[in-house]
Amino acid sequence: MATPPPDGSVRAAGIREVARRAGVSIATVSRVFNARSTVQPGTRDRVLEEARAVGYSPSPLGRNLVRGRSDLLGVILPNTGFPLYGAVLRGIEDTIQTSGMSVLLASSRDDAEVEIRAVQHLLRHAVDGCIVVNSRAGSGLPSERVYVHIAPEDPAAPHRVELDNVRGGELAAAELLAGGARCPAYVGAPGRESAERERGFVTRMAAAGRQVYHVPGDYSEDSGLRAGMALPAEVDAVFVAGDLMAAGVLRALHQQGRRVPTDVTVVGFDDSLIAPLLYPRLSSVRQPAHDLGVAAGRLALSVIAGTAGPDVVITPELVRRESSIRVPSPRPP
Amino acid sequence: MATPPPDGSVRAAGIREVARRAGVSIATVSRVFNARSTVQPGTRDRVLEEARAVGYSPSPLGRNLVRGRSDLLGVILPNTGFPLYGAVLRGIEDTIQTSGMSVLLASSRDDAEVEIRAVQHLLRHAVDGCIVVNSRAGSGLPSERVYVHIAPEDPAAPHRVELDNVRGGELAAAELLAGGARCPAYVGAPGRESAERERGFVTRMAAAGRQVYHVPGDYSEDSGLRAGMALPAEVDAVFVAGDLMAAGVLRALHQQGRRVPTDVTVVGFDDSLIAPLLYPRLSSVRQPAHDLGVAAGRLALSVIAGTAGPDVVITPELVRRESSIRVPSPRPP
DNA sequence: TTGTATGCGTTATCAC
DNA sequence: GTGATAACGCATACAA
Repeated sequence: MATPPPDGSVRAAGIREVARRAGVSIATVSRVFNARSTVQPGTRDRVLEEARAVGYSPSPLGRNLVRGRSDLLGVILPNTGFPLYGAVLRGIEDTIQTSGMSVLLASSRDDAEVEIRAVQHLLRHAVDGCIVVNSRAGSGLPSERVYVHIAPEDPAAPHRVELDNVRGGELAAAELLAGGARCPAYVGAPGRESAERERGFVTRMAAAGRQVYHVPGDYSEDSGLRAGMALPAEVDAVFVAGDLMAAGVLRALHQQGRRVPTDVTVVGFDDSLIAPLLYPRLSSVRQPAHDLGVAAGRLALSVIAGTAGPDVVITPELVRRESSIRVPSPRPP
Repeated sequence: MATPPPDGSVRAAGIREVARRAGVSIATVSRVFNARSTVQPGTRDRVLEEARAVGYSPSPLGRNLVRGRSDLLGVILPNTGFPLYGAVLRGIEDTIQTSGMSVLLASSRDDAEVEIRAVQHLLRHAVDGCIVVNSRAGSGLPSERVYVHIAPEDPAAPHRVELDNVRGGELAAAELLAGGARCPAYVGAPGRESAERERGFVTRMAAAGRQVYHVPGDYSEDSGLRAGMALPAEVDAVFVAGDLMAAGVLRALHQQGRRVPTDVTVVGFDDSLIAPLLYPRLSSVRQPAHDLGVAAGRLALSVIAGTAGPDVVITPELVRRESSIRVPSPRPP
């Protein structure tokens, strides 16, 4: 048959090769693969047949160049290694890969400057859109493309997916009150999320006539340990803004000989995978990271398609474990 | 609304615009940005000046098309959400982003078929190379591009980065023996890694005249719980192939009223972030996931550059905590 | 319905 | 050292 070009065997077959074999123009081949306009069924089948024969499918590279967009979705995480973000990432990936898209990854390191640079980098790669987790730059991002924000600091950022943190705080308050809390404390952290959790917690506690001690932290276990040590002696119930920090609080209480949940009840936040492993098992307000990722992926897909769906607010639930169940026991004098 | 056509005002300046303003040809502009051949300092400065003025830098899209490769590195993880893999991912990212590359993500779900499809997908995007974690397909991957394997099942896979699992088993054995182990058990899992850990463990134990009970598991906490329950009464030391599974073992021992480390000493594997949170704090053979990622990133970079470095074997260390130190427990369960 | 021709933004190969 | 110009693989306006 036709003499193949010297390097023909190695090089992946292109649109030209398929067109030649099917006896049509490359435009027709392109049309077949871009189900936009109509192609005569016979021609179409012939093209598909030959394409399959040579293992052809349109190269993303050429396609990207001419369309000015890729089938890539940029995802910007504060820290790629943090388990919670890993779960979000997986939710995103699970969702978008069914529509043939892929994730291009970047990190922001909780720094607005770095975040913006990362976004610019992704934009240069013509990502169809970006999902930004815990954005610091918020609406200050280059505006040429689609964004979906998961729990951004900026309350004005568009296309949001987030947890109802206020509600989370209320749930924690209700749980601790049910456990007989008389003197509650909140171990918080910087940022909007913690502030909202605290608001819900304090409001609900105030409604029950309780005032809340505020103890600062930074989500780290160590800061939880310090916070736990600094807890006033009269505190008998603690709501902690994050599970890892709660691990520190539990340890501090332990070291002080204060029994959980007998003397002090504790509720964490996130319901991360460490919660059921702690001693005692930690009750926690569940932050469904995977669901957040799924919702963000869906929203991104719809915004990219032009059918902008509404923002998503996920309602948290409380996962009750040992740390908040005040077992009846002889009270020490 | 449908995707808006790129409006002229926002459109990024291209190589032509820069060439025009600098009064040179586009070839010269290209040369300036590809520090390959030489350009007269004066011309060079003028080009750089104008490029900065219009905010130009070469578009990855055009560049990818003509070079047949991107500045993307494919990373294939069994499961994006698993913390250990998250740490690996971060190590990779930290390393390659300093050379301007980005991570294109994919999942294999521990399935050779899925893994191969993922690789093909990445290949079509012209990734410069792939890092595959815990590959099931091994050397059966399409061979047209660079691969770096982190802990592949296939012992024949090229460009490997992995932990010395045998050594890890030896370390665990030594630790348990130092704690007075007389009757040790190993809680394992399917796969090459666990088998190697067991080999090191058994060998070292045999040298000390100890025989090892084998109990099967699958890395899950639940399987650890079951394994812990199935442990023969005479066992006084347990080495568990993974920390999460070790959490299950600890809980089972707890429930049986067997005190750790007083009655039974325990050593886990991975030294994941849950190890220091368990009760008692778990001694564990450290698997430096971040370091593995860094090493893989470096190796990938070098292989892509053509200077294939040697394979990397990382030597594990034992992190000693409470669970392996046989002393009277301060606080009974 | 189909083919022709142009352009996407860049690099690389030639000449000069 | 520098400038034309031909690819790269594809989508699409326009013509037929």
